[in-house]
Amino acid sequence: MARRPANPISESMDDYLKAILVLGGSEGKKVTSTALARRLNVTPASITNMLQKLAASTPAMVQYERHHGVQLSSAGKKRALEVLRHHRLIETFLYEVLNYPIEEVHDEAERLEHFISERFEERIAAKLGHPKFDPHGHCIPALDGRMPKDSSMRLTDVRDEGTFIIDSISDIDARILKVLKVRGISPGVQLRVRDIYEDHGYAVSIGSSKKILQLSQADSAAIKIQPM
Amino acid sequence: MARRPANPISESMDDYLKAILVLGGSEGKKVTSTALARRLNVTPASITNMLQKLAASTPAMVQYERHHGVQLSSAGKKRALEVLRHHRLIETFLYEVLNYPIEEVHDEAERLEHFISERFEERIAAKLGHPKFDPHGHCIPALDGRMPKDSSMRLTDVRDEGTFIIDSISDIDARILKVLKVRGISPGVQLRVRDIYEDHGYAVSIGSSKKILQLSQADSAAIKIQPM
DNA sequence: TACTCGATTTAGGTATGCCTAAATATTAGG
DNA sequence: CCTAATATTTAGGCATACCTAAATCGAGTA
Ligand SMILES: [Mn+2]
Ligand SMILES: [Mn+2]
Ligand SMILES: [Mn+2]
Ligand SMILES: [Mn+2]
Repeated sequence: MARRPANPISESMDDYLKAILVLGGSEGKKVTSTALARRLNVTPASITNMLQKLAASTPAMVQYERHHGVQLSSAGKKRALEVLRHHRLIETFLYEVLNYPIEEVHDEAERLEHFISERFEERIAAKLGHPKFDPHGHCIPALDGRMPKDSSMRLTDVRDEGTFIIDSISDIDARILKVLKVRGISPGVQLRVRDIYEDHGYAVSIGSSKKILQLSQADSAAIKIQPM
Repeated sequence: MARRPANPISESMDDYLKAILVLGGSEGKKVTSTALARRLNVTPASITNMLQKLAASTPAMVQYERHHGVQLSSAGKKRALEVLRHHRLIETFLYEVLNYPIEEVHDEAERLEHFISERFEERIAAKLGHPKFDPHGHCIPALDGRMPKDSSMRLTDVRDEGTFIIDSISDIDARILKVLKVRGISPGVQLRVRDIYEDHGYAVSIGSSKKILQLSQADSAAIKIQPM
């Protein structure tokens, strides 16, 4: 499709950059081809191909040394944050303005993030009052690309009983998102860890409720928390 | 890009179908390759190529006989109306909800129409109260594809002085759209033809104003009217 | 009924982005 | 330090959608 060449950065390139940003964390750790391949659902060969292109573009979008992983360059990071901002603003918009069920916002945002204009971005941000967080609890990069550092931890790293605040829920798996929603597990809610089944999930309770909920390992892996 | 193959109808195919619908009018007249090439800004060779594909697909999207133009099949018409509905709903949404200036809605809609889900379509339609017309005065196809027959005429077909109601303004040229907006020319407004300069435009007045406005031929060609 | 010229199609090529299978490089275990 | 298993890259292909240049078609005129 040679017909939308205005911007030299393609939809695919954006998805790769975003994946590198998320997998590399805010510290910008090196990301392996295999990790990218798994996340983007393409073969490792395709990853190599795209990484070569991203490294060769002007300006370079990544630093890439074969067999040793990739990192975003500053141009790549800027672009990735821009797309991430689109994604999270759109999710917030779908949820707040169009009343989407929480588990449906991600897939729609994943597509639209590549096609909205700067004007669209600006207008929905204004309509939403320039929100800082999306409905999953993830923070939305500012226009200048700045983003407060994330101090949350994974529920699956918890080894002792205790009380926490739910920071965010992973938006990737709609099924899990819906299961957790039904059980009242969402960002900002208080979560008490009652029992730990090594690598097989947790028993928790929500808010001041005494009711014990069993979370599978997969469910638990989707949850990030803050100590109270 | 082999990665969004879920729907066998590509973005490009949609644009071709929509163009055939609009150029062929509601009567479904045959459309020439050249007309399509001009409208879609591609070479005639590319048109031939795509028409062959559209005719060969199952179900066939067009009836096409080489050297003799194309028409939409019923499947093609259904699809074209679906995309046109997306387009016009999005334009209305941008205008009404996101307060876009009228001359900016078209380009954004032209892109987004291909990427919104049925849920998005349904939600914005509901939010807008299931509108029948877009902000340019064009009617929005219903969910089932039905659309009232258009009884408007072109301003440029007017040969005698007289009074009309502005039916719609072409959304294709943002510059003209803005010029006309500034002069108060928009759908629903009363327009009086004061003078006719054969193929070089019109002198008109708006509403009950006495002020004479000079419209170039290009400006006039963008306006459709109804007799009062 | 031919001719001619504009319209249309065919042929051959480019760029993306993806895939599979066959190398090859890295790294961890012995 | 060597080797085997694993990770990664290279090579060769496919599909989409576009383009230019070279045929070819067909409608209107002589
Ligand atoms: Mn998301
Ligand atoms: Mn995406
Ligand atoms: Mn439009
Ligand atoms: Mn379009």
